[in-house]
Amino acid sequence: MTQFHTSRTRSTMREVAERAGASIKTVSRVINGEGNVNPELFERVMSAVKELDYRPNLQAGFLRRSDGKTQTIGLLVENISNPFSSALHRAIEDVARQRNVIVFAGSLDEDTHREQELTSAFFARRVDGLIIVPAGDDHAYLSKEQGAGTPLVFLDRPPVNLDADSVVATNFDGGFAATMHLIKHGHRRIAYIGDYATIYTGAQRLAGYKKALEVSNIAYDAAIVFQGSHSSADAQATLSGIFGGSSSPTAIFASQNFVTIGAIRTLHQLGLQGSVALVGFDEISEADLLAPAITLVTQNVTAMGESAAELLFKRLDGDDGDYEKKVIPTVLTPRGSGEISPKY
Amino acid sequence: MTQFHTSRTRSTMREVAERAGASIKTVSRVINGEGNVNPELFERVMSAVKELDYRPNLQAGFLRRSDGKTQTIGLLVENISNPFSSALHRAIEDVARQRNVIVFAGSLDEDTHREQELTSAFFARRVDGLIIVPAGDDHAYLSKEQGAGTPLVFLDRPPVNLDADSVVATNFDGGFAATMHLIKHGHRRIAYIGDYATIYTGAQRLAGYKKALEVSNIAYDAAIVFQGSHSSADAQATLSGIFGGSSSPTAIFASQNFVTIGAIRTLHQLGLQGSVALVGFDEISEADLLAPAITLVTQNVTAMGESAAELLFKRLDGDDGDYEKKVIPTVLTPRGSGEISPKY
DNA sequence: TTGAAAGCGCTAACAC
DNA sequence: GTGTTAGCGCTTTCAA
Repeated sequence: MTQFHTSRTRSTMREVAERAGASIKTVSRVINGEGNVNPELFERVMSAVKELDYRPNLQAGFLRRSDGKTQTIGLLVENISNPFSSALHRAIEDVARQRNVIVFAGSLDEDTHREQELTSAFFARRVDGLIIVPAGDDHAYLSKEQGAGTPLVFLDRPPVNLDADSVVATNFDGGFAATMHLIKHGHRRIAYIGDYATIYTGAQRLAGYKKALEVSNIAYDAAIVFQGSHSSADAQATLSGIFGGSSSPTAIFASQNFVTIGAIRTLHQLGLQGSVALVGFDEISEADLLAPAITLVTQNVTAMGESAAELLFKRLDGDDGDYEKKVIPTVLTPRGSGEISPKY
Repeated sequence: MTQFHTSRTRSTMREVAERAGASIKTVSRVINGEGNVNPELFERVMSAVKELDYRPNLQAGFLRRSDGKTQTIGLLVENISNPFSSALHRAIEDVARQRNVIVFAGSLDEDTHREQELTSAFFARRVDGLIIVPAGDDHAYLSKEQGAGTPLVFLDRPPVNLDADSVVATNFDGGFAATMHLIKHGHRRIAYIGDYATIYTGAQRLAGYKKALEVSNIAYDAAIVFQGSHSSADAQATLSGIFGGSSSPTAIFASQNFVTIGAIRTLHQLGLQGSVALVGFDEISEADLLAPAITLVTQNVTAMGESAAELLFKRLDGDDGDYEKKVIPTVLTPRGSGEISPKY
């Protein structure tokens, strides 16, 4: 015996009204706490609600309600199971919760087509606003929805061909700091490994890397710059062959969490973790437990998520000032792997 | 200048109909791909849709549609940013995506009250079904909603005072296997550390631990059984004082991911990682990189999420067979930390 | 303080 | 093929 044999229909406001001997409008007043209802009537309505297990249909109300709010927002991230994405999600949920707003979330997997599909699915359900870590590199298609009154906040990566609010980290500065840190420890041959070249954050971090070489009078060598690794396995495959030669790198700057893990695995496998320096980007939960512990540049992910949500709700509250671009600083934490000096 | 200055109203099906010189019903036919529309009229409607940037309002359609489906499901987990929860989320999203269903997600933080709040918020938005990793220990309050036709799937933990579909792992077996593994390596003084005692999975794992002691003729000693650690910091605080005495444990069974990390930290801090054995529960992403590498009992989280989603959609497709309880096996992977023999 | 009527944007039922 | 009408469950407007 399952629930489906006992399937009943859900009760409506009209049924509550009939049972309570009141008008539907009076029930609406009670449900929405509008006041100005005779205490006795109020009680009759409440009893009917209990007896019928009445649950208001928010969707129906939204159709007629003047503010047109569904108390729902959408969140699009790279991959909901990536720790970076899920930390953003949690921070946003916590802000939304305070306003009785619930969150739709979806993964884009760096797929432009998927981005358009999912934004469309969210708009069809009339989300009040959207926070997006975009996969695509052209957001002009969102301008009509934006014009129709749905606020958009771009998170981690800025919009392209569209004006909108955004929250980003200091990716360039972080890449610069990571590379300078290695240079200060004596390295002049530093490999770079990163995600797909098309991703904004990676490009910024790489630019920071280049700038650090430049100000230190070290020639940029494309032979030790590797882009296109999206998983730790990718990174491992890429890095495992680059050591051993006379001009192998003495240090690595790994520009993203999974890539950093791949770099760690490679060094451990080759027994080089004590001789090749490594600075990673993004949080890694057990960075302090490894030997050596991993020196990382990290973002304040919670602050990023919170800022994005607050920006969105400010718009929903009616703020129509200029678009804002919030920049959240990154921090380098030395732990060991980044302080290894080159062995010649 | 922001989007809010240009705020326009959204166009409706009626407006599209007027512009195309067709009836609203014809537009509906075109939008929903019902066919039986004159090609020329079809084209006129499509043009009008483009020109007005018309986007159908799914919520409005749902109100009248006979199947009453919102193409939306809800997911409640312990904490959306916990890797276990977010892996479940991703597996569920992937199944839902194939059916054009999108997912609301929320964190319960082991809070019974929050569970009721969030289920209520989801039902108010008329989710088609709900997958829940419950925080509470009484789910009778869900029976009316279940009776009204919203399928419920309990994930990771079974329902209490309610009949419903569920998907759980072999927690008892996993706890038994972990403990037997340590016993086989010569340990007779094995500490247990786990999450809140009220959590079903932890209780099952602890029962497996007890059973392993029992079949091995080892007396249960409550002095080395610790429940109530919800974070790695909690676990560290609990464990840091238990070593050094003449009867200190020679091994630890850590019954959850954060707790395992706390145990690792403690052993490293005390320099005991090479002499005290450790078996953990749940996946830890860099378990293989630590020294020693960590022996873990893991669940197939993706299979758990997929099974739950498939069970839910089977119900939504009309299956009204008996409630199912799917059980997903756990696996112990020896990596080093669990194979340390006791030093006397 | 209460209620009747209209209508949100759409689909269902039934014409033609 | 195409259109008309009613109505999903609720809020709004306006009258009493």
